[in-house]
Amino acid sequence: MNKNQQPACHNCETRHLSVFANVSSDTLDKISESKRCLHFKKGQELLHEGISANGIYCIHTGKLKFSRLGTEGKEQIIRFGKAGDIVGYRSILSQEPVSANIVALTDVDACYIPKDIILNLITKDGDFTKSLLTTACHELGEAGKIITNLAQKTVRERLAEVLLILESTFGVTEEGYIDVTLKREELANVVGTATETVIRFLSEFKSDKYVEFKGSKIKILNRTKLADTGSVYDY
Amino acid sequence: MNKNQQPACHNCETRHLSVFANVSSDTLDKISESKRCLHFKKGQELLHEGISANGIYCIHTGKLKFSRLGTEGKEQIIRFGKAGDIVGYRSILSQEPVSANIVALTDVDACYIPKDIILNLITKDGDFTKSLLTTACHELGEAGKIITNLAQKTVRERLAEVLLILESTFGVTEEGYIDVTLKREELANVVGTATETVIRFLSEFKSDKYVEFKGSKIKILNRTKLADTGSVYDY
DNA sequence: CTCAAACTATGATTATTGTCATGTATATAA
DNA sequence: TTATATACATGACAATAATCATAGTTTGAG
Repeated sequence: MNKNQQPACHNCETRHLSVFANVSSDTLDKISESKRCLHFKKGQELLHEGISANGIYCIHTGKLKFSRLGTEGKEQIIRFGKAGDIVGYRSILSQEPVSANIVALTDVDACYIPKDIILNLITKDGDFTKSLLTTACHELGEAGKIITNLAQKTVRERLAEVLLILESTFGVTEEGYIDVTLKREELANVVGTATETVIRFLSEFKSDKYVEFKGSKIKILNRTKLADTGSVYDY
Repeated sequence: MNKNQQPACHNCETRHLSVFANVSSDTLDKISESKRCLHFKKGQELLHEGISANGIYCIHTGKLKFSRLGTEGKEQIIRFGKAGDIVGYRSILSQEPVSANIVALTDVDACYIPKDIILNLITKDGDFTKSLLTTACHELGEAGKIITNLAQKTVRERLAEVLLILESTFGVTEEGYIDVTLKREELANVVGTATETVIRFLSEFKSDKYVEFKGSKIKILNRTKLADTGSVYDY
């Protein structure tokens, strides 16, 4: 434990999955000293669209959604977050307001690291900065994929693909269900369609034995067929 | 002129619009020495989806489109580029293949800067790296906007918005026409729709006196109405 | 445990957009 | 200039998904 009575970053297992994997021991000390460990309950908001961020969150455990408000206030889910991800860095680095609402999908443990520590790190630690750049550039590539899919695929295709993406992002439970629980409405807000439409296609996929449900948990039974349905070629 | 008989970066006007605006004189020398000035004719490809980039292009003059191939090989235009932009950095920094086809929409003058110079700059020049990060993070924010619009707006709305975006990105000619020439098909590939649908809505906008055409040049006559049509509130 | 609220499901209808067909205009090369 | 390809335009029709209506089901607060 460091002086502010919080677990030290040195011992953080999750760190090795994050952009902080290779920062020097000295730097780690500095972060450890100034960070604050926080807990968010399911449904709580870490950051809100339009505000200006004063630090970043390093996610220790839990799952997040990133969403924007579109026309008529409708939620659009842009992407997801999980352990090892950092949140809020985009706003700090582009010197723009936060561009998404970031909400806990489960209980979340996260460390808050003040802006100036991060900006300082960037000017001093080339490896860290490169790691950040890698992250941002990777996400940019993913965004391009999403744009292409939204523009060109049908709702049915997109839904099939989203199920596969969710499974590969969050993995499965012991029983084989996708390890994240989204409401039909949220699924619709990822795919960019109406809730009823999601329900209809899910029912269809169920009849076809591509998936099965247990409450709001979804299990994929036939990845190949689903990939086919979603015109997913790089699966 | 430096030893390889090319204009020196020091004197480059465009540089001040770019991520190289504030690099040190020393660094500028290094770049000047290793860069190569290239010319691309309209329609030529600077980078191709899937290859691995060995350097970046710094655009001196001209206009570009960034596109990806979607389902059934259909082009999806992701974004545009112009003087001052750098191209290919995403691939180098995420250590992934190039994720878009980058094609000249006009004749383009660009400087090619080898990968190792850039990577070296990143480890040494904090300001440069920060500038790169700012660029990437800004683009990420823009991508989020595009995703939300594609998912939630109708084709009609998206077309109206794209016209406004094109005008603000590329400006207008002396006669007031949007200073970039895209085929109807390309407009469709930005909006994510069929060519015929673009033609139909453009005709409608013309009847409504929101726009007028001259060949394939488009002039916006009523920005307010068009913004309204596109549900664009932050115009 | 019970009830209300929230979520899931399904049918009927309508709106939007895609596809196919066909014709015209414009640009380009021989 | 003429031929030929390419781009633009419009109508008819089909497919897809949104909206509205209604009902069943699950969940969680008290």
